[in-house]
Amino acid sequence: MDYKNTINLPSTDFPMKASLPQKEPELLKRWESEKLYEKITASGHGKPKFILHDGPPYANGHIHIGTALNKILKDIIIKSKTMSGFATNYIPGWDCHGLPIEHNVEKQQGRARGTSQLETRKACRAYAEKFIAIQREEFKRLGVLGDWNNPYLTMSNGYTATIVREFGKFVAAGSVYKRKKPIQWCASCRTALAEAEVEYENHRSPSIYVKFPLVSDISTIIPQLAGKNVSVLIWTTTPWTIPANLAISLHPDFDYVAVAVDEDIYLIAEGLLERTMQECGIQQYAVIARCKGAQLERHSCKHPLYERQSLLILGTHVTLDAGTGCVHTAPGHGQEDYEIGLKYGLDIFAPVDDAGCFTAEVDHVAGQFVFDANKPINTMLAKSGALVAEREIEHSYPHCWRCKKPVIFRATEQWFISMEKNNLRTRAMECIERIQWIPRWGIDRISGMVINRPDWCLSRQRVWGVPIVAFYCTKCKGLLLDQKIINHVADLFEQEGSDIWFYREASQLVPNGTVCPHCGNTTFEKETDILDVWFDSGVSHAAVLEKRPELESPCDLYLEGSDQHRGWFQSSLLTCVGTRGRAPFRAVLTHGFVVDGKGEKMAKSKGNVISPDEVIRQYGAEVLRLWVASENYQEDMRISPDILKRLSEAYRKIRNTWRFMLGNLSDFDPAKDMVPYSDIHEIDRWALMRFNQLIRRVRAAYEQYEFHTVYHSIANFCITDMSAVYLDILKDRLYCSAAGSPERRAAQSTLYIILKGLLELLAPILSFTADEAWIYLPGEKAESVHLSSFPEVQAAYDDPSLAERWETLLRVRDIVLKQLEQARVGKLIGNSLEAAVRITAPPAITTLLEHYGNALADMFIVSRVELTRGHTAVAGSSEKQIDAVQAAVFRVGGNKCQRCWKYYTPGNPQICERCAAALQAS
RNA sequence: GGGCCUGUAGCUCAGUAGGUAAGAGCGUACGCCUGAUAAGCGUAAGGUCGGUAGUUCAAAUCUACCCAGGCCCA
Repeated sequence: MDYKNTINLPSTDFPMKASLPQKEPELLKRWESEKLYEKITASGHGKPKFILHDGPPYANGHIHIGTALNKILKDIIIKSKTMSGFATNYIPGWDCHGLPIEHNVEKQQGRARGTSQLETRKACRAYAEKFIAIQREEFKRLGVLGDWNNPYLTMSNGYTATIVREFGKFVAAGSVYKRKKPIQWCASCRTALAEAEVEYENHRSPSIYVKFPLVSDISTIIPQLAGKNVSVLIWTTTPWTIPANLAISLHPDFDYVAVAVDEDIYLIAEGLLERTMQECGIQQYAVIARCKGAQLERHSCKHPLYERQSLLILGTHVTLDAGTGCVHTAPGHGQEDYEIGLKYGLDIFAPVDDAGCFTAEVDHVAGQFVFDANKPINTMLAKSGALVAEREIEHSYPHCWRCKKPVIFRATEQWFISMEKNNLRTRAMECIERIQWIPRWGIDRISGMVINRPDWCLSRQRVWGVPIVAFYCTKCKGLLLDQKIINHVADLFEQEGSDIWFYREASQLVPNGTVCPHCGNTTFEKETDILDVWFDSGVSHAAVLEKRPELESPCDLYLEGSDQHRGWFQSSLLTCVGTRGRAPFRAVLTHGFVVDGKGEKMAKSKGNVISPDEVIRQYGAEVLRLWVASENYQEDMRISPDILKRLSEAYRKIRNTWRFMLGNLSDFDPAKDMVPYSDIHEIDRWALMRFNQLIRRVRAAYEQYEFHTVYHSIANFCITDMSAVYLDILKDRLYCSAAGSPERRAAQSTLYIILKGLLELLAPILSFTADEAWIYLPGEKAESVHLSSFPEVQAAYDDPSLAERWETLLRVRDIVLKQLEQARVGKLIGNSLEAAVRITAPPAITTLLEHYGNALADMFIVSRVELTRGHTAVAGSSEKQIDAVQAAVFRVGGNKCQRCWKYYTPGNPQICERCAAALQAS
């Protein structure tokens, strides 16, 4: 007789092979048609809210692994909060304006100069829409649930109106001002360039050394120099900026030397002395004095070309890499020059027009193109005796991406929000203190940035963005900047969109009857600058959190990469503090960046880029989700083909464990067959106890957003507690007991509780598989695992004395297992059921083991266990007691039961008594 | 160059307030099973805790410096 047909083997349609790349889209379709997201939000009625506000990704290109990581993390958090009993929702958004899109559109449009601003904006909008549609599908494919049909877009009419109104609030508060600031400028295209539009190429430039005679008497500092011709020697590669020179920067800590050359004395940094003398072709020189840079602060030189002075100032940007250590400073023509210029209250002087020509302000070279003016300026310097040396060098210099010509740095009027006005900086710092930053060092990072940041430069000389709503009087050129007018325009944007700014005349934009407050004139011109896109996304708290009834401000959490301490977190904080006096979030969580297997940045040139699409096609989105959960996102996250392969194997292990559990529940109906806790076996209680610990641990980990702890805990539980111990031992009871017997039902009851709980605990991470397995789970249940909730910790399952007993039992089991392996190596046995084991243990342990009787054999999966009480009691710790346990393995005698394969003392012909009884029962 | 952060077995993670010979899972090797079977089980081998120098009776855990890497600035 073939007894295989008489045992209860596992049976399930839940496939072993996941086929995720094919299966996931089917599940997604089902979720969508069954309106899973809507049901989840509906189920939140009456529960406390948890609001995570989505930071808008930029609507450009396909998603990359970093965007996928970000969205999956958000999804895991929202799902875990839902299952922890919160009302949740997820409103995704997109950042739509800005240079990269405009830039790409311009590239597509080619060099057609005739393109109007409106046409460009239209093309930009279409471009953004295209990528929003693409990214939306890509995000959905990851298993991210959300209100994908109603996302927020920073280019929508309502949103742009909010942007303008928020700008108006800053205006009303007096925080907005205009000031010159140097930017990259292409004189041939007559346009401002962003950093991304600048290409660095080699360029030949003049290299000149110029002396600026000291007019201050510094003999009080360096007596040796009394009555001498002392000059500060500078070096520059842009002679055309000399007319705009207002200062010379020195490093406060550097040593400067006074060098006598013929009749002159030059001041230069000691560390650059030899090099400078060599460059200037000076052989004869002598150091006659020295001092610290700091000592020279606020002394003055005479400008070599004009009747004005040049101030000696101090800055740590001065280096000993090149030059003289005395840095020619023109605040209107250099970033660092500008910053230090502000510090010393210097004029941001840039006497150069849009075409790159000197204005009439400058004598001698007025009207000349700056690069053409280099030569005449050098000649003039030579004439006045200020030119110490002149040569040419080749160096890397910024060029325009479009016309390939060298660009200039030039101060132009820009719009700012003051960090000091209304104490914005101070108040922001106070708010930062009250926010929860995860990880904790986030507070140091953002504090450092807010303390040091300059005023916020709001303006961009671009078209694809929200206009800065300001007007200029056509008569007196005075500025018209007024909250009422701004709000009027915002209303127009709300109704007709911000394009209106570009096709309507100013007269059609200002309210009727608007007059210039300076001269009473009634005609105006529009401002042409647009707002920095960080202002767009920064006001999402106003445009989204405050506008949507399902949201609220402040919300619970913002979650982005750690680069957003400078970006969105800060722009959101500043716009909210500036207008509402508080932060828009209660907590901010950051994740690290995705790097390759070696911890290095991913780059096309390195060939180490892994795209989400690749992973999905090869393994499925589920494995990507598992990857997100498996690593600690607070640090940089490594990804490589090898890591993914490992993970997909871990996935299979978890899946198989679930499948085995499902297979053994095929004939189990919890409504009818559930065995109460009081009647299940001790090992079942052990399993529940371990599971209870898991629930506790996992729920705490979710609460602290530590998903790698969730993953490791559950994986370990499935692999060790379940697969290697409980399930392996349980097979005999499940397979060989009569199908409806109390002992089998007890095992199934335990399996059911644990499996259901495992699916729930892992649903936020393995969203696809947990829901797939959920379908096969027997009994009454929610429609989807995502509509269920996390299992509760059951105080009844905790049993400290049972825990202690099983600690010992499992230690003894390890000892037995080792001996069984020895027996296998010695060819004494193959299958462990061919073994009988004699255990010799100290009395205390023997007493414990005796208590379990025949169950011990099942626990070790052998056919027989004999106990021998050790002669001497072992004193001391339980550790020592266990070390004293010995196990001896023998080949078991008797017959092999044809049904359960255990060996038994002959009696029945083919099967053991237990099996005979089981057969009778069924 | 500056600010913030990271560096424990091949991989992903644990290592409590410094204190007995540094742990887990995976992977690897070897073996068992063939009633979870493109599965399951077992045993074993892997680490001078990035490096150096300190503080201490004692450091993976504290300090300094260095190296490698990341983000943001310059």
